[in-house]
Amino acid sequence: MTLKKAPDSPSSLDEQCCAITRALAQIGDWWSLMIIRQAMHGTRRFSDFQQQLGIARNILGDRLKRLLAAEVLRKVDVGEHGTRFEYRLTEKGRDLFVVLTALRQWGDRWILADQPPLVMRDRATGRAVQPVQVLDADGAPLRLHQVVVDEPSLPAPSLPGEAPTGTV
Amino acid sequence: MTLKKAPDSPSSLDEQCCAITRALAQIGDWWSLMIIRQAMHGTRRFSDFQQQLGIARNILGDRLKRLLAAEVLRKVDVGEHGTRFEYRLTEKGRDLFVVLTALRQWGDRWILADQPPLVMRDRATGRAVQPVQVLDADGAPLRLHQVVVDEPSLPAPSLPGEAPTGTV
DNA sequence: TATATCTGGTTGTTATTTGCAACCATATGC
DNA sequence: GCATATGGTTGCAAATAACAACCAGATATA
Repeated sequence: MTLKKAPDSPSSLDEQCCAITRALAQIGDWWSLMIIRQAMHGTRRFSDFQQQLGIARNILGDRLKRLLAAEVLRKVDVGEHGTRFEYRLTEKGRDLFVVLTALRQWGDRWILADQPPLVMRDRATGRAVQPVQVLDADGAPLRLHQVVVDEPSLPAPSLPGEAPTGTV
Repeated sequence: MTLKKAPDSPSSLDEQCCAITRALAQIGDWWSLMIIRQAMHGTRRFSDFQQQLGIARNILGDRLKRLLAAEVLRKVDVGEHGTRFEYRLTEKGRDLFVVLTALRQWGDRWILADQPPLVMRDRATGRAVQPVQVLDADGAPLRLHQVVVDEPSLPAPSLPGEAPTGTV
């Protein structure tokens, strides 16, 4: 993973259409996602990230720098006299909560593990959160093959997951 | 990104608690996610993935192999006489729809681009899908700081995004 | 039949990235 | 003054990725 695509020819769907590409360019690598996950668990300090994740310090430094540049984290000076820092999630970073939650639920659903799934609860009511879904305007769950994307002045290539067997 | 964590010491939250780690081990790198995205757009053939993504062929081969092993894709022989193959999403793969949708919405919301956001619509009604959210049992949206995780026999470390300023 | 082409790869060969360890600099504690 | 903790940076060996060339079976074309 290069984190920056070789920008030789922005192919039709690649750079052009998709915010997924842009999103992955900012947070789409293993360590960045692990750092964000850890930050959502409350970790804030360089040393704590390093110990909890077992990441090399130079890589951690690099990723933190990237996440600061992307404004997913911000660096706060918490030194009583000036040499303690904390890396905290910004609003943009916190907004990844739904992405990581969807990813975790997917892992719990599809990847067997000795451990039971991590149950997440509403702090106020104590009730478990729902599975994250894509919902239509009425709140009904939508599956991949039920959606189409706006593609102005094109025959609107749908998003089939499993459809005809024909060529291409 | 190594795709497999150096498993020296499974630190408290790392391998132990989190399906995110397991999920990322299967699909958590740039190219795997791009391939899955492309597959959701209808791409199925080796050459088509290669051209549309601009990925090196050996890397594509490696990632397809991984995704087959993870049962995110399955390989279908569509050769009229035996030499055409298609890589199609499995149910497990299609279930990543919500993850990629959440990621794309995040990118559209937070990363400026010349292009307008890609609007996704219910194929049946033509109405735009809702933003993906984490919902409580009553269907009300939950934010990061409103949830806690079950941590049996532990003081239930919450998931604060931005809380006290104290040390550690 | 001979040749060319298309699909679906594999095998090198470099260039980049990672992980490890050592080092540095400031601030504080003993 | 000396040791320790925090928050990094710098070198270096090893693993990965990107690029290009090659290969093999099946059609397609002459």
